[in-house]
Amino acid sequence: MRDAEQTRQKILEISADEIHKNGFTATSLSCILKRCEISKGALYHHFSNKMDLGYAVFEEVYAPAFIALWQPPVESADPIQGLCDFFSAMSKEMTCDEVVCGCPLNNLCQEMSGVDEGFRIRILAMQQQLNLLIATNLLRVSNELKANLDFSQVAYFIVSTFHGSSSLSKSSLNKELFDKVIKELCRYLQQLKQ
Amino acid sequence: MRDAEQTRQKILEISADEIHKNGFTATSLSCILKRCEISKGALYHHFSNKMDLGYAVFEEVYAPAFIALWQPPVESADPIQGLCDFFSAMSKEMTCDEVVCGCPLNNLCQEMSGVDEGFRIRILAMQQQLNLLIATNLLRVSNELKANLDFSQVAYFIVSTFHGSSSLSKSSLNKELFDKVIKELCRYLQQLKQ
DNA sequence: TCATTTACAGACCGAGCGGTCGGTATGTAT
DNA sequence: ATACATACCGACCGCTCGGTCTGTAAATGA
Repeated sequence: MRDAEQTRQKILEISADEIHKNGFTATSLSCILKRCEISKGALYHHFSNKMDLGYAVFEEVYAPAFIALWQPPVESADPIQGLCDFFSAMSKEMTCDEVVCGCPLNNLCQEMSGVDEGFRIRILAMQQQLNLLIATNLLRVSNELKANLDFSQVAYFIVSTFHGSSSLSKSSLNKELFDKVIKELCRYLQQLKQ
Repeated sequence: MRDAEQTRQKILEISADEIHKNGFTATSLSCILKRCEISKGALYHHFSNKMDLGYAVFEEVYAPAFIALWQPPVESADPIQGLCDFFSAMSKEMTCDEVVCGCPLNNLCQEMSGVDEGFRIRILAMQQQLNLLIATNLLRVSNELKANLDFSQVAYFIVSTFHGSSSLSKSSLNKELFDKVIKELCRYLQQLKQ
């Protein structure tokens, strides 16, 4: 018998890539099957339907990667500087394709939140987790920041801007606009310090 | 013979609504036909195919509405205050459904930019037009603003944040997060003044 | 008045989708 | 050796989609 777990992981990995590039609905099973070099029977042995596969991709690929991405900069000694460096590094190191493709979680949010409750609640949970992560770490260094800041509000603002900027790049097909927004976001962040 | 132009306008109007709510791909012609109470023949008499209909909706409904929405606040005597009032009014007056549904143009940007060049260039043109509109009007009152501001950069930042905030609302299904981001956006705008 | 064009109506088509199902090959426990 | 469970195969199904094609009735110009 072939390694079942390895097959499952391969399906998950390739599906994550396809869904990231094309969205959930536009990703066809036949396309996944081709890239995985497996049959439809194999896929339906591991997942009960397309939704089930989508949820698995979300929970086992997107969600962990999302946290692993944001946690280090936010939990660094100086979260403001950490976030600035984080965003600047993206501007510098990400390819144009990566910028245009955007955050898988945000893409799914736009596409699936209004269509499927299962996706919606999963996405919401991650957004709240990120907001809490940022807000608590701003609170941690609140003595270095301006007075009367609503940290949750600031956190939502930062993430909104970041995700909004990738939308901008999708139509222009280059990083330039993304870079501009990131620059201004860093200026905003630094200005939070008193 | 029935009024052909009226039929065309009805198709355009209902299609715009459906595409706004469901996206372009997920909107089926059969659904449009039902709501319009017309036949497939009627639709294909006025539009050569679905894409053609989509472009017409964009150019004749979305694009004019987009400009009509942003122009007044940006061209007001004080564009900073104009934008603040504009955003605040949205927070106050828009229904939850409207917030969650988001900007038709931004939705199409996310969905179609990577899939269809025709949509991409049309969306890009509108984004650039809006950016120019905001940037030139900030330049107009630059003597009241902080020094060394890159107005195009600031304009892209504002729009990014605004569009990003609606994405946030889609998963939470309420206006609260949208309101928070708008509040912080207004705080940012005011802070641009010297 | 009559031919022609315009403005529809709706039956029909092929492609592609997610999903099912009977079968097969490969492991393991008895 | 037998029995059974697991892992996988791929033909097939129902359905919906965008799109086409033929037919028809109302408007219009000569």
